[in-house]
Amino acid sequence: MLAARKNPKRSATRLRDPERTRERLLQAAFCEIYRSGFQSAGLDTILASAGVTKGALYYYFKSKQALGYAVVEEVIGPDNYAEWVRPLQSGKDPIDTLIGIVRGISVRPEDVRGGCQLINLAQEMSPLDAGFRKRLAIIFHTWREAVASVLREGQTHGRVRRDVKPADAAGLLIAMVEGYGSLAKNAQDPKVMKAGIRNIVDWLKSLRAPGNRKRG
Amino acid sequence: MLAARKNPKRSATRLRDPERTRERLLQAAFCEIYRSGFQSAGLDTILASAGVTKGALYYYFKSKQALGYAVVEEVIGPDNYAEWVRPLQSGKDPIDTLIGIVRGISVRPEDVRGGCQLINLAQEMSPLDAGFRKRLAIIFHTWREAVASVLREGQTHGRVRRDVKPADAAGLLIAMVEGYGSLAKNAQDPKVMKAGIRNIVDWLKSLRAPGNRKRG
DNA sequence: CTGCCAACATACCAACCAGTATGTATTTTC
DNA sequence: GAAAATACATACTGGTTGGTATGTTGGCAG
Repeated sequence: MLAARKNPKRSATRLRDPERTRERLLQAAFCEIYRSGFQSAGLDTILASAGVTKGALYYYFKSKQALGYAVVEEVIGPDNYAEWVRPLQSGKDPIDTLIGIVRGISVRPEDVRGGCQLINLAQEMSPLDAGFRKRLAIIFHTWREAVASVLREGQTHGRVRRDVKPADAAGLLIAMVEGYGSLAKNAQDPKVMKAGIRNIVDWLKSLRAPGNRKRG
Repeated sequence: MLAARKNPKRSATRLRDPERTRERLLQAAFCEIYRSGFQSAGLDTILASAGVTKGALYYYFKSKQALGYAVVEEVIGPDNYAEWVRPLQSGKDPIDTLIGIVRGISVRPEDVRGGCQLINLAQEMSPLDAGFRKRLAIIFHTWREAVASVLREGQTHGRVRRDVKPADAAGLLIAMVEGYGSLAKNAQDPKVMKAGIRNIVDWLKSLRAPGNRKRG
């Protein structure tokens, strides 16, 4: 009976719920960091937003830094994976998929104003904290590799131009996305992001192998 | 005698020198902000680095915010102007000039690690402080307009492809530069910036009008 | 029923930080 | 050369911050 006594039927009226408390902390920290950056995000504000107290925070995380690391690994990483990596595994035409993802980037004013959380943290913490830097670098690497590999595969299927260097193109795509994100964040104007998306999409189209053109 | 009594012959042994003190404060603030961001830059650290005391700081600036604004207007703005706008006024082939500027971007490890001060501040302060945002937006606008106008002029001289939209191309160029800057800052690796520069240069070359190709 | 431990809550602290009040030495003005 | 204004230096403060030490409560094992 090795599986016995697992998941001990969570009572609905449970007053303390460890998993939820931790999750709430992560989400609240994510939001506060998104708002004002990691260094300027106050613990008290995070705690108020999460609806818990310092005791809970320091029960689950040994420091503010550890909380930040967890946000990177458990929130920002998975978010980026869901938005960029998973869709690329659909097996469809890589350029079509990439265009779809880029067109799907949010242009809602509040998202444009906030920018991309990944680049926000990378910008702020990379030179200051090696732990942040490495964890964020892993996300960038995963992202880049996912794009590069799908482009490589696209080349073998004759869908992507042969003279395109997958790793370079992937890096350029990410640089464009993040660069426009920053410009739009400063401009606080969805139009800037929309124009950026159009330009990126046009560039993506230019990667198609001849004879594999689509309309639109 | 309307011009009398101007520039009252500064004595060489002057103990107090208002202009220098202010300048030192600006430079020290610039460096500290470059290091740790505006919010996390401590006044005491700035003062120690400038070699003056709080009295001097609050004599010239009414608040830390005002000091930050001055750094944007009097240091970051002119820096960007000198690096991007002035070279474009040489009257030479615009693409050549742009390639020269991009190739001239520093790839020294310490510069790569620190990133671009303009984007650093824009990322950090745009959503938080309208005063910063507007001042930085002006710099971005000047930058973009300078590139766009030189591309437009290049089109009339047959040096730039007619199907290029100057404003869009200028925005894309800036997004690429800043995007790669951020990626390299996170990677802390000059190779990333060097690869970025190559890709940007390749893209710039693709803007040349047919029949106006150069080698290299 | 009881002890025990996980899961928090509360109260507190030392460090830091922007800003100020005040003092003072140097120039400039008359 | 005295008064006034400039150009700072020093000492201090009130508020905030990350972190800790300790208290409390719910739930489960025995």
